[in-house]
Amino acid sequence: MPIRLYNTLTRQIEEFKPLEGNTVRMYTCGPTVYAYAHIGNFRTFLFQDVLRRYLKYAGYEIRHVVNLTDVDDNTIRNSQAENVPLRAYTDKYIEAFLDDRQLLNLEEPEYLVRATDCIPEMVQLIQKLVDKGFAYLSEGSVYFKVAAFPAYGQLTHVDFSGVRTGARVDSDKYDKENARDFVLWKAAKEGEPFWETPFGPGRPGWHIECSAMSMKFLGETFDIHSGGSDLIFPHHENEIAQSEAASGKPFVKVWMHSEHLIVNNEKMSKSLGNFYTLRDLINKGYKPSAVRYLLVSVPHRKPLNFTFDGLHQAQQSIDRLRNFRFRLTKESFPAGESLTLQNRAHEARQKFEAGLDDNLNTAEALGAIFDMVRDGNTAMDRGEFREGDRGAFLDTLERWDRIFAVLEDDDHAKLVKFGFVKPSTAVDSAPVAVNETGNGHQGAGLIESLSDEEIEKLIAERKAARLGGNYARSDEIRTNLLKAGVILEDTKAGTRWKRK
RNA sequence: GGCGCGGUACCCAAGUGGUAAGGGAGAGGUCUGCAAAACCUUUAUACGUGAGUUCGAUUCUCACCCGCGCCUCCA
Repeated sequence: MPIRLYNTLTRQIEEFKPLEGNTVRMYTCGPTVYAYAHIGNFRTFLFQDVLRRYLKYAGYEIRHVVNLTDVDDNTIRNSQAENVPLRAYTDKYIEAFLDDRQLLNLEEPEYLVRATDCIPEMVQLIQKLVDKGFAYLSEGSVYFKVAAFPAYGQLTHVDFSGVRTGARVDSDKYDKENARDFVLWKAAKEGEPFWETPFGPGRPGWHIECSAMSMKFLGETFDIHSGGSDLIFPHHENEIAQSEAASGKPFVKVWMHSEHLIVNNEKMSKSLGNFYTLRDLINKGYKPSAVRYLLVSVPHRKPLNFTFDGLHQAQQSIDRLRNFRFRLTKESFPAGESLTLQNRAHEARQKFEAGLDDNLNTAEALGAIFDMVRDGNTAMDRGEFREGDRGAFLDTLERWDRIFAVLEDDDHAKLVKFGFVKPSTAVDSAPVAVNETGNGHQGAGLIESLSDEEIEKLIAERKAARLGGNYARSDEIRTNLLKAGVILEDTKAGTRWKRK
């Protein structure tokens, strides 16, 4: 089945096929790096990650550009407030963004580019627009002349031609000919960073960077452009206008937008202050994989209501999946194989692929994999599972996880890597970090932690104690480990441990 | 006002013109030195409200109610 995607431009689900060859060229509006990105932002980045992962899964080559807006009112204001050069200020948040991406298992795009590294391309593009009569200079700034581009409004599906102009917007603030006109290049202000250009010193407007950067790396026409639904207007509408006016060609084939994250019936946003960053959630004891799972579990065109209960549920769901994989790899089964069972695994694979084919319906893909998990478990419990059946189930699971990327139990390792957790050595003195979260769930307490080696050592000791009938010692070790945030499970395949 | 998204069990959430996936929670059970965990089973005469089309609608049409977003910076 071909992949079908909902296109905001046509308002229809369309069969996807790359414009040229086997390569998908896609562009993503990245963050403005003046603060930590919040998980609402990451919902969009995660949706894009699922998109690119599934396109790869389907056999396409990906050429993906993500921009970093490192010059705008906010970055300038904040860097000046801290008395730091703009570049140094934004470096900090770019680094944080990259860390968060790794924590959330976001694949690295082929091009991750700072806006300020593409100023010449922007200037060129603006010059072209001026030359072609789509832009005009005024008081040192350059504006796009919306009236010169009749197709304006095609993405928003609004006819702007009859809209009154100048009445509502304070048109005297700028010297624009028309209130709808938007700025391509802003004249330099006293004390602000600027670049020298043929139209005078200044800095780029918000929209031009995305046109210039996408065209630089992907060409004048490319396959997919995506972002949050709040970017449809004016940002993406303006991008289309600028790009198509300059090139005379269609800009983008498929526009994809994700709905917002909702908190207490409001959009999560920086301006409302109702946001959580990944750091916030990690510090409350939640695992990055749970955040990824939650944000990816609801198809991108539906609003997603963020709650701590939801995060907790996500964590439980991942555990169920990981538990199944543990059984699958560690338990021993009788020799032989069961074609019926293996067919179940193949069916599950087809079903999850069919779900993702359908405009990335992640919920359906999730359902398919859980069906398989239940059937697999049942077969194991009944003794019907055979050694030869492992492969089929593992294969489906592995394929599924190429998209979802939550099965690897590496949260702890990542938290250590990024400095959220300090390794500790003393078992009995390890503090019990109980973090109450908003919903009363007990946080994982990942403040300090034992190393894997130390845990394994204690488990070996406990095993010996149990074999010798010394249950007092065995239980003591179990209790101490639990206090240190490590849960032991005695399974048929031996003692298994995991971190809370 | 314009444009868009949504209203499915206690919570989250798929889906279909022919009678409701999946996850969490709850309940029951299996396993176990104990415990925990795990696993299994189970939980919607019902899909915002009212009409209409139909042999039949949660799924189509119309109206209405409610929540959210965009229309200004915003993923």
